[in-house]
Amino acid sequence: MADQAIQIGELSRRTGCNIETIRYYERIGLMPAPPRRGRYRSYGGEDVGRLGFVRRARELGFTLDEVRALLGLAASGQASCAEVRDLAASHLQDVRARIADLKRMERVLAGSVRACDAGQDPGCPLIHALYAV
Amino acid sequence: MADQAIQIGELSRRTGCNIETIRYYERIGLMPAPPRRGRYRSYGGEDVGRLGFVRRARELGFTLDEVRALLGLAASGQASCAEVRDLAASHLQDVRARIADLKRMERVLAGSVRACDAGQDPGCPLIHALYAV
DNA sequence: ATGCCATCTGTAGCGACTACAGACTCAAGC
DNA sequence: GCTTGAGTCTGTAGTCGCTACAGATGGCAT
Repeated sequence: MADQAIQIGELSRRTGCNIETIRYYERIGLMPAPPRRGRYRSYGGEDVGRLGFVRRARELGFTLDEVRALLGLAASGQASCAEVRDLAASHLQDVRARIADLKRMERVLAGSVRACDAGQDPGCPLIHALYAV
Repeated sequence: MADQAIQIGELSRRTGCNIETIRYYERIGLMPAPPRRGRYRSYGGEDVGRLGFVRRARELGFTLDEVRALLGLAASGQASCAEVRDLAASHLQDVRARIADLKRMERVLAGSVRACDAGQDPGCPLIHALYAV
């Protein structure tokens, strides 16, 4: 069986999640408090799965609260697919809004850098842009 | 003259910057501590300009440390244009990297939502994607 | 016995604000 | 003169998602 007990360091290695972060997730109730072998936390295969889930959801930009919700929905079987979809769709809107924001920044910055390189402006084009809109 | 003394509320209104944030900027030394009229902070036209500068730089995504640097360079005259350009160019790289990150998220999310809408998968496609990569 | 690494708990720090509580100042209305 | 209300003051603590310690144990190899 692949389900032998591992320590926190091994869990960290398998999931790519920092040890301090794992303990943090436990503290805030995102990961369950595992049994102890002596004083050391003892994890099993389920924990590797759950933590991997958390990490991938985080990589998609879900907040920890959203991850918590996703975990709940994942546990509640397939009836919840619509709810998962809605959560994802609303998060997708967030992501798109942030992309739009960043693209606006990008345009302005790129324009200023170009103006700087052109060197027409008597002062500094970016400073100029920041001082008066 | 447009340089009459205004209170913090008016400064807030003119710059669109939260009152608490203005005091925060003063605490961390980004804005100078203004003179007082009685106990109340008394600002002038320069402060409106400086705070506007800060706010616009923040809108372009510069960190407060970068803003501090930009303020220093802005004060030091036009010799510093090259330095400003470098700061902006390096920040532009950051912004582009973040856009790339978000676009990756967007692709995955949009794909999952689509898969959900298609409804082929027996389980939930997003949950599925999160559980196994 | 001695190293040495891993793990433990608990606390504080980051960035950039934001949100109070509880005191005060000031001008206007009655 | 007295009250009311809006504005301002200081100081502290909370947010999010970690990250970084300090200082104490645990367990194994030499």
